[in-house]
Amino acid sequence: MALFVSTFVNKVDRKGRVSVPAPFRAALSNQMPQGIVVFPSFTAAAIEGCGNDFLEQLATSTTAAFDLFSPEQDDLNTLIFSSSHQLAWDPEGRVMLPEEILAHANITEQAAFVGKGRTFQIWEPQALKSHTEEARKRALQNRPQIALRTPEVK
Amino acid sequence: MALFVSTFVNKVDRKGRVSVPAPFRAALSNQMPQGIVVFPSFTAAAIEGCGNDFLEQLATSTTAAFDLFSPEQDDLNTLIFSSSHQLAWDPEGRVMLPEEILAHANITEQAAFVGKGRTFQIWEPQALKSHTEEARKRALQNRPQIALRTPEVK
DNA sequence: TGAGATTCCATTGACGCCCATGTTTTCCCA
DNA sequence: TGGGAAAACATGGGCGTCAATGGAATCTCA
Repeated sequence: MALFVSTFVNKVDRKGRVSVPAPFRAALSNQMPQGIVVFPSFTAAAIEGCGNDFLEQLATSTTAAFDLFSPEQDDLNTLIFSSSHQLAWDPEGRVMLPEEILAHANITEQAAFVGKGRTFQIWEPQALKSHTEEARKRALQNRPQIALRTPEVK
Repeated sequence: MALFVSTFVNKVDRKGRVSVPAPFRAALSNQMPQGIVVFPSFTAAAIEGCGNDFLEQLATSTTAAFDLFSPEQDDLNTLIFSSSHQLAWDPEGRVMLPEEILAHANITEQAAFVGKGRTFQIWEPQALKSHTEEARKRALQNRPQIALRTPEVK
């Protein structure tokens, strides 16, 4: 399954096009249709992104493991599907981010693609910087607890 | 699984390329894609290094669907994924260390690859020397405790 | 017939691949 | 056991390819 790693800052041109980083495209190369799925983050001024398979999985887990999910979780899944956009990239690997999505993340000139493992996010570079700084502080504060939860490499 | 042992100091050429020590490459020979994963250490002016399997495991261990809605819990994972780089080595076994990563470890001319068991680190040789010295002092100070925790040889 | 969207083409710069060289280690055989 | 051949590894540089980006041309729908 797709793995999104690293951070890439790409330019948004006058027409609103952005290149999806080549490694991200490669990670999704086996998917149909060719493209990405985006929806506004519920917790931050950012865009959540993933492959089609992630939505597939979300749909499956909602129905199959119904009991495991709280009603709130189910509501969130509904929100995700309704606010998602499937974006196909053009022959050069660029997508057009919808107006409302851009506005939600305050993106104008540049877009930072941030790998998060099975998913990724798209940020306005400056906003990402301050957000990362806070996350780093929190992580260092919680370091003892978090360290315990880091998967052991076998 | 991969095991990284010993220390190797290699040159960083004008293009920013460094040879990954042959024993380290051999330890990762069964992985796909062929290369290493690096990210800045959170506690030292050094680079953390590992194989792809480390990230795979990190991604798998966190149930993807839940992470989107619990910001505090996956701070560390997010930091790792976003600041990591997958570096494939060329036919000669060299990788290009990204600018930001080099800066974090103050590496310019030489890079010291330090085996740490399941992972490894990359240091600026002088910084490694002083760091090792301090580690030695601490270890001697804590010697009684450490001795007690050393597994018994049967 | 315009405005927006999609496809196509051109440019530039970075990165990956290839070949060459020097040095060290290993191996083989006299 | 010593010397020479061969392999493995680290290193340097040239060059082709591809990704990111900008803009023009074509298309489509109101």
